[in-house]
Amino acid sequence: MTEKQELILETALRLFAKYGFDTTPTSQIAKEAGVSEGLIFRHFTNKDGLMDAILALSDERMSTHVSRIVELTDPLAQVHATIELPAKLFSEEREFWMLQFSLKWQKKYKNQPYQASTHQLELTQLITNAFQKLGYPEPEKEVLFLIMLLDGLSSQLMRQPSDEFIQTILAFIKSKYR
Amino acid sequence: MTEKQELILETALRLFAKYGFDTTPTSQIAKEAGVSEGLIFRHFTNKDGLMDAILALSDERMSTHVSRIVELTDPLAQVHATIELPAKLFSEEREFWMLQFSLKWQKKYKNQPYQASTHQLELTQLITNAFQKLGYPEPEKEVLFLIMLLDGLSSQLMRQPSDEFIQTILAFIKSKYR
DNA sequence: GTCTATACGGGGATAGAC
DNA sequence: GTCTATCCCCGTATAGAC
Repeated sequence: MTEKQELILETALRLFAKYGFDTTPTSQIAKEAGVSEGLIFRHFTNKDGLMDAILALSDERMSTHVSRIVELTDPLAQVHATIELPAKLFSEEREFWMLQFSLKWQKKYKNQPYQASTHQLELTQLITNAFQKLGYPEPEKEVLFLIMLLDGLSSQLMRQPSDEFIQTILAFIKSKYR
Repeated sequence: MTEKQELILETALRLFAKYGFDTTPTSQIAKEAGVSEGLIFRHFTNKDGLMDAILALSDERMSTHVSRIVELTDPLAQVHATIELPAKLFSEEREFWMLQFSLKWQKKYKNQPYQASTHQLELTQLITNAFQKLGYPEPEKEVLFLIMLLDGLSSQLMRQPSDEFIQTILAFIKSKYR
C-alpha cells in the first residue's frame, strides 16, 4: 500500500461518509486527494473497488473492539462495555463508522439479506450468555432489545451531539442494566 | 392532481424506496409508469421537485397517526400505542415509510440539522407527560430512550421480518412499560 | 396534457506518455 | 507509479409538435 493509495482511501472515506457513495464523483476524490483521477482506477479498478477496499478495513477494526469485550469476565461489565461501544466508535473513528452505518441504506447493500458480520454474531452470543448469567428470564429477547436500542443510539450519535449529552444518555442506559 | 400525476408519484415512491433517490433515473420512472419522461418534468419541474411532492404527503399522513395517540386518555395506552406505531406504519404503507426512513442518510438531507417535524415534537411532548403521569423519575430521558429504541426497531422492520417476530418483540417491549 | 426528439453536461473509465 | 488527455455513455432537462 503506497502513500498515495492510502491518501486516496482516506479521502474517499471522508467524502463517501459526508456526501454518500453515489453522489461523490471520482473526480472530486482525485482533486481533494491531490492525485490524478486515472490513478484511482489504476489502483482500485473501479469505483466499487474503492468502496470494497474501505470495507475490508471494517472487519478487522471491529474485531479489536469485540475482543476487548470478550476478555472481560464480569457479565455486567460486558453489557456495559457493549453499551459504550457505539459512542466509542464514533469518538475514535467518526467518519469511518458513520460510513458503515449509512451504508445500510445505500442501493447495492440494502436489498441483500442482512448479513451480520462474524464479530457481530460473536458479540450477540456473548451478550446473550451475559444476560443469562445475570438472571434475565428471556436473554434472547433482551439482547435483541439492546441491539435495537444501540442502533437507535448510533443514529443519535450521527447528529454530533455534545459530549455531555452522550455521557448523560450512556449513564441512563447503563442504569437500566444492573 | 391528474391520474398520470398520481401514477408518476406512486411509481417514483416505489422506485426511490427500492433503489434510492440518486440511483433511480427518471427514465426508469417514466418507463414503469408508462408515461413519457418529459411529462415528469412538465409536472414536477425537476427530479428534486418529484421528491418534494412525495415528502409533502408525509406530514399529513403522520398527522393522522399522531392524532389517534393524542386522543387516548390513559398515559400507559399512549406509550403502548407509540410503541406500536412503527410496526403499524410499516404494515400499512411499507414503501412510503421505508423511503422516509432511508432518507435520513441521503446526501441532501443528512447534512441538515435534524429537523423534527411538528408532529414528532408533539408526540415527544405527549409521551414525556405520559411518563411523568406514570411516575417515572426522569421522563425526558425516558422518552429519549424510547425514541432510540423505536428507531432501532424501525431498522429491524425494514428487513421484512415475519409477523410472528414483530408481535413477539412488540409484546416484549410493551412488557417493559407497565 | 402528453409525446417524441434532442441538447447538454458530467461521471466513470481507458490509452499512452513519462 | 503517476499524470494528461480523451472517450463514451447515460442521466437530467428542454423544445416543439400534437
